[in-house]
Amino acid sequence: MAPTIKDVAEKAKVSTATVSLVINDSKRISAETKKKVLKVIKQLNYHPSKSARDLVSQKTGNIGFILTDDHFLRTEPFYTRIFLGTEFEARTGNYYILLATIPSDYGDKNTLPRFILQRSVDGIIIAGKVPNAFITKLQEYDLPLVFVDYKPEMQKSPLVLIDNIQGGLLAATHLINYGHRNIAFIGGDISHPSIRDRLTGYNRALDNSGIKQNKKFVHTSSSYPNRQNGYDAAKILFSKNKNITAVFACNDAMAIGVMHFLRDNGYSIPQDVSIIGFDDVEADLLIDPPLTTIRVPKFDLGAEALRVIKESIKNSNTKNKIILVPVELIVRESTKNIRKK
Amino acid sequence: MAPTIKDVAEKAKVSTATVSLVINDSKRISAETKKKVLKVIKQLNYHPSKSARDLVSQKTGNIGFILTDDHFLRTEPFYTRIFLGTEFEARTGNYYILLATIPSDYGDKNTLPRFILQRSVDGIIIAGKVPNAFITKLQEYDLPLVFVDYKPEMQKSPLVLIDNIQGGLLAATHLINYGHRNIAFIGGDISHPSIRDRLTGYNRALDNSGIKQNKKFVHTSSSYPNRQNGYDAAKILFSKNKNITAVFACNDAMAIGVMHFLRDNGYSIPQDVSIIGFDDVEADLLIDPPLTTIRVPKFDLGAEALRVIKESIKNSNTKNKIILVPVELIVRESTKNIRKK
DNA sequence: TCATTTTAGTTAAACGTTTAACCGAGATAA
DNA sequence: TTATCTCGGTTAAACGTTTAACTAAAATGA
Repeated sequence: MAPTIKDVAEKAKVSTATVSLVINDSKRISAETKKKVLKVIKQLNYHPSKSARDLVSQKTGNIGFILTDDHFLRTEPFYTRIFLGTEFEARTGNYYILLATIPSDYGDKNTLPRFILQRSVDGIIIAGKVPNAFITKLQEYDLPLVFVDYKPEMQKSPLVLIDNIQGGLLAATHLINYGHRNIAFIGGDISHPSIRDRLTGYNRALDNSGIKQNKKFVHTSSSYPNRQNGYDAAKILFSKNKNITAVFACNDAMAIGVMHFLRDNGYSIPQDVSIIGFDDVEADLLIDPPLTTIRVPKFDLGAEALRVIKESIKNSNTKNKIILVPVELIVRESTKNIRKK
Repeated sequence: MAPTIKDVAEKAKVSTATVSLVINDSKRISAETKKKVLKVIKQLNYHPSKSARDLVSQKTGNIGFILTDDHFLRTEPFYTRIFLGTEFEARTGNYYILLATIPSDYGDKNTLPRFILQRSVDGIIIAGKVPNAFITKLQEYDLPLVFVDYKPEMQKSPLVLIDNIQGGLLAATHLINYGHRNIAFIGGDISHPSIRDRLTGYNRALDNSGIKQNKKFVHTSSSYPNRQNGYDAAKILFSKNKNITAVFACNDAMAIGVMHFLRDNGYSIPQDVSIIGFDDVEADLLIDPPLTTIRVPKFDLGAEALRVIKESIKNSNTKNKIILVPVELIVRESTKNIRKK
């Protein structure tokens, strides 16, 4: 069996309290005793048991990470990247991450993740959209919470969000800087906050440059922003408008769909039409031409969330902190400068 | 504060021992008392504290997952997929997964992951190659171990491995079935067991079909099996052999490199040369033509590892279990049937 | 009928820490 | 000189469970 604090105490001829005080670096211990105890600790290769510590300290050293099961299983590894970012950050800290998924149709009859009921986490990171019923039930246990990439309606908790407005601004400004004026926006469900924000950024960029907003250039729909719907959206948009020279798609999947449509219809990219996406997924580099996009640092989102929850655990007065994680313009080959030299 | 077993006991007018026995479904309790206690438990929404349980039971309900930091940070998410597979499987079980990375140059001066020293895991999954120094140090704590995608030299532990021989056989057989006879093998470091096994499978397929093995068709080198080295290998191979009609690359990265070389040199795929890879990475679907390959179920590897370690914890006599996880042939468009109809 | 076994529960120790309360000895202050 | 404070430690309770050992009552057996 592994040595306990008692073994150390006996061998060092002090009380277990003294050993504990040494471990926890109390000033109540003389340099001499401290040295002696430390020596025995090293000799025995003693390490305090986490279970015992957890019990008496009423802390756990664990952080829960919760997302819906379909977010976890999505082929595009958006939320799992966030999770890995949290894990990454946790490696060097003093917390372990416990993962749980909840059904995306979580209702009143559903139970909470085990680690909440059993009190084995000190705080919780919630990634992506989760059902309100879940949040409501969660509130009874007043655990520190932080939401990543989702802004719940009611709950007052720290938020770690992508700076979508800035991203939209960056994307549209890039196109404008390249001399484009007839710039289309292709988005999915406009009621989704991140898509709405990206559109806001787009509009703001046009305003900044004195370009008039043109409703006909903006296509949104309630459908899911995937490749197919990007394709379809482009079909509609280009059948009605012949003068579009650039497209800002609300994510890379749609951008790739747009690209396919244009390719299928004899446009060449970026010669005839420039395209910029949003996300920075692996596929961007593998298509031809590689897609210019706005990089969303998923890994960083997860890492940042951990930092925030750790702070929340320390000082509980960080309730309404909002962290906007900056995005980055990645210029590749799907956008072309059409200014005359 | 959350209710404790004491609260339940008082309210139900029994001892805490009785409550505990009820929770743990002992037969020593009458149906009547059991019902009464259960009712109070529900009323108070009582759930036993994991910390307390862990301490007294000398179990932790946690499994450690260890890999080297560079495996964790690799762009190609091979090992992180395995990790996510383990997490996936763990969601429905009674274990939590604690992640730790070790330096890939782990030496004697390095320390072991915190969860080992603090005894907060009941068993450990080790993914990918890890330094021997690490394994040696690990052995002092006799924790149940299982290795995934790596066969350590000494350590006797259960293994969860990819069935590489079967995969090589599958790949080469597919090409043979498509009428190819001059089939090249492009691999990286042949001393790496998985690459060696894939080559073995390839050879076995040739033997099975009575095709003579041709050394000139096999190219291996000690370099890392990435895209660039695939490109270079193809250059060498095709400059010396004009009659190759199909290539089996030891992984998809190399296969894509091969494809690029052939493209750059006027070959068209699969008309002139068929190509098959190994892994099934996301990129396969995005290149043109989509790559035929052998799918390695990374997720399943991780899930299987968890099952094995759980069993190892129960019965410690599973030391030399070896699980070969089957792979799957995924036919896409980079291979062509050249048999005459 | 009385000894024995079974049943259904209780008591109390144990798991390995932390920490409030205590204590004796030496230093300081009045 | 004596009261008070500081220093460096110890004692013992507490955290919330599980479980071995115990017990009283009921059932069984001869």
